[in-house]
Amino acid sequence: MDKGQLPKAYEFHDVEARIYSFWEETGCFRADEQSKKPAFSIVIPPPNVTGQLHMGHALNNTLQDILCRYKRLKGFEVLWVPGTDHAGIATQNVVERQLAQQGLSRYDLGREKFVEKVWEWKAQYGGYIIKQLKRLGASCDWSRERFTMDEGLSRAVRIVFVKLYEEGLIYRGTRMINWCPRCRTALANIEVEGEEIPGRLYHIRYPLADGSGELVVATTRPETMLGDTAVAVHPEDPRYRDAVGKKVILPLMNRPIPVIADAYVDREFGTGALKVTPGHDFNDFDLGVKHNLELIQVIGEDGVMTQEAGAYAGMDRYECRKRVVADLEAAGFLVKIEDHVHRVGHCYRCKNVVEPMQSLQWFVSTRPLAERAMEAVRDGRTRIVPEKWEKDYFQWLENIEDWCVSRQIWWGHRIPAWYCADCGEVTVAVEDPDRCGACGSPNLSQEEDVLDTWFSSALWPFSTMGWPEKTPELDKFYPTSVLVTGFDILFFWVARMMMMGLHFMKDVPFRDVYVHALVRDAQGQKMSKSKGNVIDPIIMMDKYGTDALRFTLTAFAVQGRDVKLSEERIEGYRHFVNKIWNATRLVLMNVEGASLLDEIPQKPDRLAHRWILSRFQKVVQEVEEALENYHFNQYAQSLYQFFWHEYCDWYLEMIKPDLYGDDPKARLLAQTISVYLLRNVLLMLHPVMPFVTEELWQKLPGTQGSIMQAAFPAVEMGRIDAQAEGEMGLLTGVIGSIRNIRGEMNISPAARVEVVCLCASEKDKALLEANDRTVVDLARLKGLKVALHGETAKPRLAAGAVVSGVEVYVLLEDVLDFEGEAARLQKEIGKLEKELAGTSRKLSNEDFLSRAPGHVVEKEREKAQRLGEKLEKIRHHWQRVEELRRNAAQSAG
RNA sequence: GGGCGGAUAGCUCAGUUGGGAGAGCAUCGGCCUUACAAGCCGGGGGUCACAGGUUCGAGCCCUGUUCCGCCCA
Repeated sequence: MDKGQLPKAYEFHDVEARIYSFWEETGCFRADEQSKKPAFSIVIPPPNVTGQLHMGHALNNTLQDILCRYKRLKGFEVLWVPGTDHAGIATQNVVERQLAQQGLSRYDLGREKFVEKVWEWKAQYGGYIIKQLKRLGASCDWSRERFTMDEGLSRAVRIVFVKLYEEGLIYRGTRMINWCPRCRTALANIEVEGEEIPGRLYHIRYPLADGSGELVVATTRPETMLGDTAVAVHPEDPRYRDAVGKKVILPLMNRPIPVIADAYVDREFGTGALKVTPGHDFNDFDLGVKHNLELIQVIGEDGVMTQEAGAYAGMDRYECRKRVVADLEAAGFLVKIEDHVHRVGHCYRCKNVVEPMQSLQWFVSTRPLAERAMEAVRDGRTRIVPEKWEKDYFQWLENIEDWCVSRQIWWGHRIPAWYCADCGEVTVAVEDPDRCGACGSPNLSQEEDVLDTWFSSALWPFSTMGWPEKTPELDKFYPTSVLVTGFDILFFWVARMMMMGLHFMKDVPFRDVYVHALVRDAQGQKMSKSKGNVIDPIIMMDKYGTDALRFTLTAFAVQGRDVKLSEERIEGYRHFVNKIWNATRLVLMNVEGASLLDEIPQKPDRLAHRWILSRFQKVVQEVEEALENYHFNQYAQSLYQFFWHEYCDWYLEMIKPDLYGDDPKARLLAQTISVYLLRNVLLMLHPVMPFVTEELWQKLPGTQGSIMQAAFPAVEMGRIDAQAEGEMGLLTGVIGSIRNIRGEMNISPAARVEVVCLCASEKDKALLEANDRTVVDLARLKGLKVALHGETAKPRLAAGAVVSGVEVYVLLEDVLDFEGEAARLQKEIGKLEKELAGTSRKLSNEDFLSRAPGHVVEKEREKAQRLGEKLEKIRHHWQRVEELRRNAAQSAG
């Protein structure tokens, strides 16, 4: 690639595509499991194979990519394992919807044909999100891309299932589970989202069988009354003491059911009498077991009322609710209906209301596994960052319930269990058996259900590295260094990987878990298609470039707070990309053909060099510290501040005379150092802005190959130069004060003015004299005169300021606006007086003097003195201006 | 009902052992100064939600209140 030439603007479209192929072709992303370098590894949270890249993915993968690219530059052997998840229910839904358009259901095709169709669909569209990840710049080792239904991973799933079964940690049993009537499958408890919705509380009369009265129950789900098998009251509730042990007649069904007493009943809720439906409610189910109640299933798996619902059989559950209420009212059983907000469980995939029901399913006994998962975090083998998430992690694991892992769908890992038609025994095996393990009969049929997708995801950190084989990858890269993920899957995924990793690898799956926030819109609302507030990362990359999008997400990735994103912010950070481009352009224009110095002198004679080199060291430290601690926003902001406001605004402006000038030594030094810094800033920016930094890197002199193969800058403590930073403070202060006067006095930038600086010390005087060219250029002066106090008379017709003891006078001669200057000084005096008053108050406080630490008091004294001196000088100048103002007013009048 | 987090400039947010309230964007004023108008220079703008407490000193620590968000039942 050509060195030293840069188009006027950054054309990111061409550059991004070209550079990504370059990286792939040169094998920059490939991890070497034989490498002697220290290992750094990450497994990607596998996106759904059906998925489209959204902002959550963009944030998640940008952060991972930053860590991977940073660690490569720091000399680590980096493995980032990519891949996708088969997303059982979601993917099946997509293909079923497609079939529905042709008027077909999956049952029309049959299992085998349907699964084939899904594979076809996957082959056609499944790689889409991978392409999008590449577009984002993700530096994954694509040669190791995995899919949860790969042969190897499927085998791992089988082995894990069989092993857990043999260990008694997987069992099949009849339990209450959550059922999604839309997806027609059981769900794990955490796959149900409770959502508050406005509903109604129906008060229904249940007459006592002996005619001695009635009980009124309150329910939000009147249709379930058809399956009631008891009414429960609190044993100490005086209202119902007499009814306990009696029977009531269930309205509409005319079935006698018992009145039972149980302390579970909340006396405050409703009427204090609870209808009990063990078939369709978790709590009622427990009551039913405890009181030996009959369980009647009135709602079927399709959400339609069963034969048990009598006259209501065949009705949809919501239709049935309406009919039941109408019938109750007609028969005089309905007391009243109240508005009532309550929580209702929804399927996390399809958002339909789930139905609790009893069902025969496969479960994982999670308690023993959970114990070790907690242990590992407690003793620090795995660290969760930010720490506050540990609490949620522990709380969930402490209250964990058995995990329902069977799903009544077709797309997924079919459970490796076979039922014998002859003896009824179950054979669970890794290899498909041809005979029953119990009786030897060949009449076997495999379990129809598949496993929860999260079952295979839980194995991801080791299954992707070749487990159960003992692979060099596992040796080198397990446990992984860090898992980067959103808090929404802390339980679904992270906790389960911990359990499986510890059980099967005998070690944690990752050292750190970095939990990042959700991406929301500018108003803090969750992005969703229905709200129409989705910002599509692909569109943003098209409009502003990938680097701008990545930098924006990073700059807003503050620990513990959601990322509120708007297009304006991305647009804003595009300006930063542009700034980098143009600064590089400036430097390149001025170094063409130069043979730069091999080394940078320890103490360059120009202040600007010493200062920027000192600042640079501190920024390297800041950046490292930020990245090592996952303070991504700080990482982005340190570099933004340094590059734009120090390197560009001050340093480059200060060395322009050297770059343009004809002093060959000064020129070479400025060329060398500006290039050196640029190279290193690009290196530090590379993890977050991979494309533009690679493009510019290759244009810079002194670079070879890809920026990805270079080394991160090392901190050189010896270059930290407090004196240079202090001197620079005075210099920028003086320039700033002149600019301030120009701005406030409305002096045209074109007008060159004369400035006199009166210094309190020889040191300050020497400093300003040595850097007079800088002051003249950056403050746009005609000339600068530097003198000691008392050496020259104070200028009369001038606007003035005081900076660190230096009196700065901008000579305005006949154009001085006395009114304006007097007002400006008044404002300044007011500020100083206020500040001084605060300091004086402290210093006159005996308690402060006696109790505050010495250095704090000393600092306050210095401040008071500094302010006092400054105030005196400004006041003095103001008096002189006032005098002029009055004289002018007189002569005018 | 239980738990957690948040409230700082118009907006979005930093603020790491308690000791001079900051940034970006927006806004206002002035500039096409030969890297960049996607830019440069300058200005204005905050009772740090409220009420107490601890302390010489509180945005920061403690207690309570209000509002917002999330998780769990």
